[in-house]
Amino acid sequence: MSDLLQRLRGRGWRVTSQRRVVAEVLDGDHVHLTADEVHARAAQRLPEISRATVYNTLGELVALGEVIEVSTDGRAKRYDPNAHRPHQHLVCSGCGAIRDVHPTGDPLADLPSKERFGFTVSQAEVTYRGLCPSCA
Amino acid sequence: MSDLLQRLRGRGWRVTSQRRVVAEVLDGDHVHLTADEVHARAAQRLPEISRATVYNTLGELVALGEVIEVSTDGRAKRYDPNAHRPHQHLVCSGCGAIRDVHPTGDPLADLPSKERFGFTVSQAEVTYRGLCPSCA
DNA sequence: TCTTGACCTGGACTCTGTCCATCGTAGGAT
DNA sequence: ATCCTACGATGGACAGAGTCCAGGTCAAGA
Repeated sequence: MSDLLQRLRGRGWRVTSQRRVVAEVLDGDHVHLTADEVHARAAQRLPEISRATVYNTLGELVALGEVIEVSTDGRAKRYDPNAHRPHQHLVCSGCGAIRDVHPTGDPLADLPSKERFGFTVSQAEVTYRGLCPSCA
Repeated sequence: MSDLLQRLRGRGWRVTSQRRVVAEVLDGDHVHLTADEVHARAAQRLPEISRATVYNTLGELVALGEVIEVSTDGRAKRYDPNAHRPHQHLVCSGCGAIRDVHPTGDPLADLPSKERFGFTVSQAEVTYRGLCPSCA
């Protein structure tokens, strides 16, 4: 994601210190942080950054397709910086840990047209659930 | 779901008017209501029913496996009374409409053990997204 | 009918996210 | 290098979804 800021600048994004810090936080560990976690980590480097800015910036990154929004539990949305490699998610029902996984096959192909009810289906998200080694 | 109350009584559930009304609301149209929608419909029959009771009852029905919790948009959770027939969901990105669908194949089989990271994987939820005929 | 513990109520509270008026500043123009 | 200005940041109020709790109520067995 090191060239992310370049790409965004090319799209007319004004690069501010706040946006840079948010991008750096996402670029750090490849984990799935909530907006408030992103805010907390960003605030370590830029103490005055506001929650609203973090929410705005994350929303823009999602709209630009640089980050994926994941909501696996109906609680806070999580933000996945791994947007350029298609993948699905494996979630621990015990502790909530999330891993990126790469199933074989294409779930879209498994939905017959009779089951599409006239919808233009464009995407299939799969959430695998189970227990991680520590919780089992 | 007509025998739902019988099954629940058999499991030691105390059948109250509130629980009966919530079960009847879910049994009505086979749509995917939010908790507040369930509360609104329940309140038409039993005006004093409280939100807390609706939340509690829905949570109990989910824990007992009689109802499935669906969160397709990171907003309010929705409750799906069609718990006894395995299915997935097709969501309209425009208006949020939800349909039950029955894909072929088993997504669990598409997750190789190398991609399981030691998890005991028990379930795969698929959310298909696209545009419904009216929104397209 | 009585008793009792499970259940219900309403309101306060938390968490997540959005909105808005105002202030600040990135970056092009000079 | 400096100035301008529109875009972005701020923070506090607000809203929606859900949880918690103390106290009152009632289903169902004795």
